[in-house]
Amino acid sequence: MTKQEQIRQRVVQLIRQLGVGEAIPSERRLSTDLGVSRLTLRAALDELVREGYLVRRHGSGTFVSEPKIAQQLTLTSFTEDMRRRGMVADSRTISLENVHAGPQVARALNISPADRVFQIRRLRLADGEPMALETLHVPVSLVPGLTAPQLEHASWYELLEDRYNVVIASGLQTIEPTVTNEEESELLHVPLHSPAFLFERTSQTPGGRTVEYVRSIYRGDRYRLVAELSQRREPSVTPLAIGERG
Amino acid sequence: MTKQEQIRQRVVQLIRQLGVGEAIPSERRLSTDLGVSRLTLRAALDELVREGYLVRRHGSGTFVSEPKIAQQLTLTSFTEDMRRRGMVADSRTISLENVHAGPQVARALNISPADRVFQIRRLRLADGEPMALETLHVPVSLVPGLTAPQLEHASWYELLEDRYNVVIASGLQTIEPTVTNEEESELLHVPLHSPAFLFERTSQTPGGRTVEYVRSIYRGDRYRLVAELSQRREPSVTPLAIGERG
DNA sequence: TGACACCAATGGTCTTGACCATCGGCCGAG
DNA sequence: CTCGGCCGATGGTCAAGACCATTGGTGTCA
Repeated sequence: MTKQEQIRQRVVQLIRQLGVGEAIPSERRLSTDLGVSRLTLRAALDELVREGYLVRRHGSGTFVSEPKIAQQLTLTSFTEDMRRRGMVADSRTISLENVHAGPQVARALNISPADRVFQIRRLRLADGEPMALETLHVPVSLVPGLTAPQLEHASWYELLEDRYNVVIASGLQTIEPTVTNEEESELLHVPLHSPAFLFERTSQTPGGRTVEYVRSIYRGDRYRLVAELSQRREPSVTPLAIGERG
Repeated sequence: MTKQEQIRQRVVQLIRQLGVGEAIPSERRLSTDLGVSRLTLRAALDELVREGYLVRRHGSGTFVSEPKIAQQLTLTSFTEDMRRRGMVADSRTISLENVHAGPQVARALNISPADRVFQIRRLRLADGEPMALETLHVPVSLVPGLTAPQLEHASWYELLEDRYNVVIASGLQTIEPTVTNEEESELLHVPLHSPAFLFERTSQTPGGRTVEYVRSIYRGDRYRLVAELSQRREPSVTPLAIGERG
């Protein structure tokens, strides 16, 4: 058994003795206490962080996280997702309108149907090729003065955080199969009624306020999800990400 | 951008110039060529290995792997999945045949096309309603004497483990959108060309032998995937679960 | 009393250097 | 010619140390 595995077990035992949210000793402290280098200690912690047992907070400490009962999946933003593949992510804003929320969007955003929202339609491109069509709804009150050019080359989430001081804390995304309609087919350059993924996502602030409601159509011929089953005996957690057709 | 991220991109570019199965330069060579320490180089490679771009072979080298690109997600069996929702899972075996593997199945199972496999088609029911159509391929040599009645009321994986002493250690599943054909539509009680999920899964023993190749069509109108995003700034990790239409 | 600046502690990253474990080819013995 | 052992190259692991970036408290100054 490698030292890293031994350390992992020691730390897991430590975690079990602590409650959710409690901090484990600092890395420097732990590494000396357990008699290993900080590097080895960090390698063990890295694994536990990836599996969701621990959460790191820069400048603060490392904390025991919520037990993530079943499964896990990593979602990255479209921009980051593409960048990691060495592809150039880009987006073209098709429209930006200030409209009434209406019943469906109001329910998703948990606001009044009469409230105003920006409805933004964007085409997401990878290496210049259309990959997804995204319709974003966000309350006007949260991002007053939002304009199309701001969206062009900055990440939407960076824009939210830097300019409007809005931080996303959690979200829920559903994925279902669908087929493209006329408009979607044309924008995505696929035949009518092509299989596609429909992603719907809402995101919340730490205070629980819903910031956005996003509806995305992803080309089924270029995008697929890959699930890796790892049969770990323990609380069976697993990493995850979104992939593209090979 | 951190050095590790820069290195990662450099290596990704390198990978693109190589074919599947080709070796990348050794770690020591790469680290000096790229002007970083071996540890930093390894950290970048580690990530690419985790994501499936590269395969390491101790004493031999590091090789470009099949482009299974990216990500992972944890899955439960249909039976367990339904049980978690408080629904009654059942299955109807439509056919069980002893056939030659053929090229596609042989490749998935990593056996010879002439080898014999059981091809089992099952309709998966939840509370009596058809939810998915599953086509299962498993080498006859692994489960000699398998009969249809055995499949009716026991979990397939329990049967494997208890009766045939075959344990599943890992697996890979891809998910893509599709539409139903005539046969699928009829069996699933949905209109022709209805949106559906196509799941393809292979499962391996701890020894690396592929046990099964499963191709499943899930009704898109009754099944959806739910991904719960829990915050996390950069590495943007996310818990996930599999759900059904609310 | 309040706001601001500072600073210690923490996690994040990276380097240099070392030794172990495994693989596969080379070369010598038979 | 064949077999077997040796050895170089590779990946696997670990140490000790250094510096950066962020956080959060503390102390000072207005």
